[in-house]
Amino acid sequence: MSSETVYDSASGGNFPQNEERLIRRWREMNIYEKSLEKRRRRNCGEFVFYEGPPTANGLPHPGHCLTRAIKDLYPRYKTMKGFLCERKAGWDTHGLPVEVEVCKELGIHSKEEIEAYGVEPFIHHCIQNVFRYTQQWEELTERLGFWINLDHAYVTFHKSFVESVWWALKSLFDKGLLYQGHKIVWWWAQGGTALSSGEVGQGYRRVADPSVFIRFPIANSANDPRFENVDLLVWTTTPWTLPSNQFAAVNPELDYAIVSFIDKDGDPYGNKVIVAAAMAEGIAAKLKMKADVSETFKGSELVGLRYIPPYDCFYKELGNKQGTLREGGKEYIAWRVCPADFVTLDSGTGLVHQAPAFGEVDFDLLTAQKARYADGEGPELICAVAPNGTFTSVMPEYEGRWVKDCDKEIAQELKQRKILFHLEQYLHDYPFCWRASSDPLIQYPRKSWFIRTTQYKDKMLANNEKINWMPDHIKHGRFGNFLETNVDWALSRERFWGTPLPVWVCEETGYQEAIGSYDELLAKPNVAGTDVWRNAHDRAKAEAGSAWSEKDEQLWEHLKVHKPYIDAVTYESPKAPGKRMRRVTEVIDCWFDSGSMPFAQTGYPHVKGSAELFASHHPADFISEAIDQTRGWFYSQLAISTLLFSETKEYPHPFKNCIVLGLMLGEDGQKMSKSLRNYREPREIFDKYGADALRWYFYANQTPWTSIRYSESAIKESMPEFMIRLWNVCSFYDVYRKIDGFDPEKRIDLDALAAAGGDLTPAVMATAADYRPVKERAELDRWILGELNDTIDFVTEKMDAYDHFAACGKLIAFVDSLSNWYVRRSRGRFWSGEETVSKSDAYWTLYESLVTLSKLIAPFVPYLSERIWLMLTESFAGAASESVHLCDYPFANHDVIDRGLARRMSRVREVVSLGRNARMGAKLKVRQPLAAIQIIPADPSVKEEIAQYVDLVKEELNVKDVVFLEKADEYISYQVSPDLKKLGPKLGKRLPAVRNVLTEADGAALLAEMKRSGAITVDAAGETVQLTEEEVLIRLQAKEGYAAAQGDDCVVLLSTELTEELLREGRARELVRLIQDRRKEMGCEYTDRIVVGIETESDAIRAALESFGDYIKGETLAVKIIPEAIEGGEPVEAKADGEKLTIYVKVQ
RNA sequence: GGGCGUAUAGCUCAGUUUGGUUAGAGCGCGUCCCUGAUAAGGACGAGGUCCAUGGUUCGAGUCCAUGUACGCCCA
Repeated sequence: MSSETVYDSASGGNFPQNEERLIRRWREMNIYEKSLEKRRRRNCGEFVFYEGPPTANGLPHPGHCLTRAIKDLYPRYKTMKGFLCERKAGWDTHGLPVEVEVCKELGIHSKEEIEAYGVEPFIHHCIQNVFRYTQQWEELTERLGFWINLDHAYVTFHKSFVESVWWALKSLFDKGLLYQGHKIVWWWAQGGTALSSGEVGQGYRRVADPSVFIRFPIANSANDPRFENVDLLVWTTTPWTLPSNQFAAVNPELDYAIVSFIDKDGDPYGNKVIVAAAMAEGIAAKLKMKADVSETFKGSELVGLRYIPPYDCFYKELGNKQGTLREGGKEYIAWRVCPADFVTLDSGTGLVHQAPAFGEVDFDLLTAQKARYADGEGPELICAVAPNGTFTSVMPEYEGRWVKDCDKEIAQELKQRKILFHLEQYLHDYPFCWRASSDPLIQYPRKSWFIRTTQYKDKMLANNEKINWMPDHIKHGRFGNFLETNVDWALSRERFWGTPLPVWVCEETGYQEAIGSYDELLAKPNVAGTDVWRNAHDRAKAEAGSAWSEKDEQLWEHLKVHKPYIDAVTYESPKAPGKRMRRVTEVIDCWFDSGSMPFAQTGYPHVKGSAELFASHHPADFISEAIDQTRGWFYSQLAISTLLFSETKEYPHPFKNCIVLGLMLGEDGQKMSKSLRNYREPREIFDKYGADALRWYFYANQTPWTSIRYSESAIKESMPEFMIRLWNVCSFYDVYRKIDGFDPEKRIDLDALAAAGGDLTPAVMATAADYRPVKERAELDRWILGELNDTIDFVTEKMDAYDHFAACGKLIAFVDSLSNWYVRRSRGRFWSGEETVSKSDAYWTLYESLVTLSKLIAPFVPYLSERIWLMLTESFAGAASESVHLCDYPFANHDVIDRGLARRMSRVREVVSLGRNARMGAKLKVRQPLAAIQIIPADPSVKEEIAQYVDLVKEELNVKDVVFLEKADEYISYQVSPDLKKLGPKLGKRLPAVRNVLTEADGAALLAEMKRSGAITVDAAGETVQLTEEEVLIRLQAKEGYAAAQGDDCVVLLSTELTEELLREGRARELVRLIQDRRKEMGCEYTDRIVVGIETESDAIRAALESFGDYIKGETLAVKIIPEAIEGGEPVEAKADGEKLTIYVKVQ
């Protein structure tokens, strides 16, 4: 492919097409790999990046483009800054979402159905499913320009990855950090499976449940006469949980009362009860009774009271059991009042029935209580319900019946036993199974494996403290808070497609062992069951016949460590001769997979060489994901790393810098969703505007943590001010250097270029004979090169601080300066026919600006920058680097930065802007020349600075003269005001008074005083205050009635009188424009010479032609202009300055 | 219910050096200008009680408190 077709300036700015070409070029020339190789050769330091593996079970959408764009930016930048940044892709392949997708395909739902279908074929479907989407992701990744090594991606289901995870789990197990316990889950009893929170969220419906108020008679009132014949009053909407009651909870901070409810006959309604004081009236209202409060006290006084639960199925055996407390003494294990913060006054009675088997907070309370006792002496979980949702034999009268069906009868029974205080219907939202909508879910305890993260809470917090979070509120906000409230990680999942939990249990003794790798497993005594995998493998191979490939072989290798094959592998128990060790059935939470990625991506520690890789690639310098990963990948990484490596590694690990991205919303501001169709496919954007446009929009339009509302028009709109404007400058350069034969390749010493590694630095350019030192060039050249170097500094500083948004703002400003000031002001020099020093200076200045800029923007817009680079270096016959991405990031040359010049130029631009403003006010278009402008400076230095640029101002504003007015009281007034920042600390409370005096005083008089005595004396609130020149600000105000405009530094005043001469010139300019329009319409080449005929009745036009004929000819490349029709020229009617004429233009 | 975040022009968003005088940009709108680099570009204008209330301060978009609305995460 020739470089001609690569940048193809002739085809205009078709960005997408260009990008497709460059993708092919990069691929064919292996540019990404070369960019790494170059740094390896130089022994560069490493910049470590971790790719958070996307879940490959869905198609990528624009939100993924955002993360991938950010992830690409910094590695590219750091690579150009001279770091080696390997980027290993990864895929998160395990988990419920994959199973759900496969179930959809197979038309099955429950765990039973999967088992009936067969775990083995099911797993094979899962693997297929994962591969199918990976391809779409790879296409998107490449198209976006995300450079990452996809060929050697880590994959969470691969054997080496799984074995790393096993190693981690075994380490935790051996440290006693992996344990088995109970977890309360939302349980679909009919289907026999737990549901994920996402699934539960889908199934909420508003239903009416019985709401019962129950009496718990106090059992140990003898200790306190106040509680004699008093009942606790508790409330629940799940009567079926009452047999499994273990505690009653109160809030120790709230006020409680002993209340006697009095019916309408004046009789007490049973025993007095204890309720939260604030609830008494409400309860009385329900009963249509009166509440008679006899005593109130804090909830803390209730703590420890024992009561008789409504059912004695457990109480009869355990009611009098006591356990030894850790802090000494004994306490009854259950059926007593416990303190709990979660008790509120929102509903109920302020006393909460606790059935730890059926509620997460209840369970936490049990756990907390248990912790108070010596090991084995505390309360154990009690549960009267079987996993299928029916009562067990401990409740003979209800045994075998679905618990929810028993609610009514339980209420009846309690009523007969006079324990039921009140019954009503309660409307609330309750979850049902999303695939069997008539089945209510229940909370239910399941055996589960946990990681004891709570033991490392302080270390996780210390680790977190060292991480650079962006935005920084994440550290102590969302993430820090989450760590503060850390609970043990519920690791296990009763599912099929995931990393199998590597714990083997003795079938006889229950003795457990964790296994760290497949080989370790095989080395166990008397291993059996590996034939299950072997046979399946052989069968598959035989079926495939000649279609069997190396890839199939690898895949089967990975399958060894998965269900169902791994489940079949058993070995002899070391604790019971002849008995087997069998794996537990669970797989693990796939967040543990992705969180293990820092070491598992290289197969640490089993794979050869992984130890070295891990040592040099841990921690990461940089990661980035969206904020939804706070409790996901950010946490799982931090937790795993802290638990495994705290003893050996310094904080922070496993990452140092993390940009937390905002969520991307759909076009309607809602969460992006396939079903709502509220976003466009990334593909469409790539085809229409290109990947650079999308990337630039992400980088430059908002801080990265702002949630972005996806908007096609916003992407489109972000293009002109940067990409298109820059491209226009490039085509300007390209057009004219072709006309003028500006050929850097013939001027630069190509050997020097080659010696610089093809990197076209200013030093290399300086080898050209006509490349003059910047100091010798014109102001404008020095100015733009100063801006360029200032931009390099600024962008580098910001990028080093991970602030690409600020960097982009500076780049936009530079491109604006380059296009709208440098090129515009320099056009004359490029157009000039002669070869002058000024002209070659202009070319070199523009060339250097564009070359440097292409490198500067390369990490942001890799395609556009490459295209510009290739355009600028196409003729270098291989001496220049074949890609801008192989160049080093530019370094600023501080000698070129001239702050004074920058300030002067910005003042001049301000004056010009004011001049245009004044013209607008006077309705005098710029094409009409004016005699003069007057500039009234606020400060003598302003005059000095602008005076150097009068020619520029004249040309820009189309005026014949620039005059500075010193004394201009006629046109303007002065306003003197205090410099608040300086005077605030000095004057304090007197400031407003001083300010008022200054505002009301005559500004001109104050100025005169200042000039005379060097200070102003002000009487404020009876005190005299002296103000120096530095402590006040002077503002000019143009008076009414003049064509004037005021800025910070000066006022610009227009001479509006028009002489005949000026009018004539104005008309001539009008004619130039008309002729230029014709040239453009006719499609003339830039160099075509033309002949022009102008027919008109107007004397004014004729006069203009007469006086300014040469000028017009020069501007329009006209060989001659005649006052009549031109043969072969098309007549075009036009109007100039209101005068009619007919124009003929013909190419000579 | 808890935690976190956000609230600035019609829309999308900035707001710097830890509070300072006239709060910015892009788009849109209006009035124009310029155009042989242009998927163009430029100027000017209208449009803001910086969510509300209270506090600190000589001075608050900015700091503090409370509230409201929205979003996210969790329960």
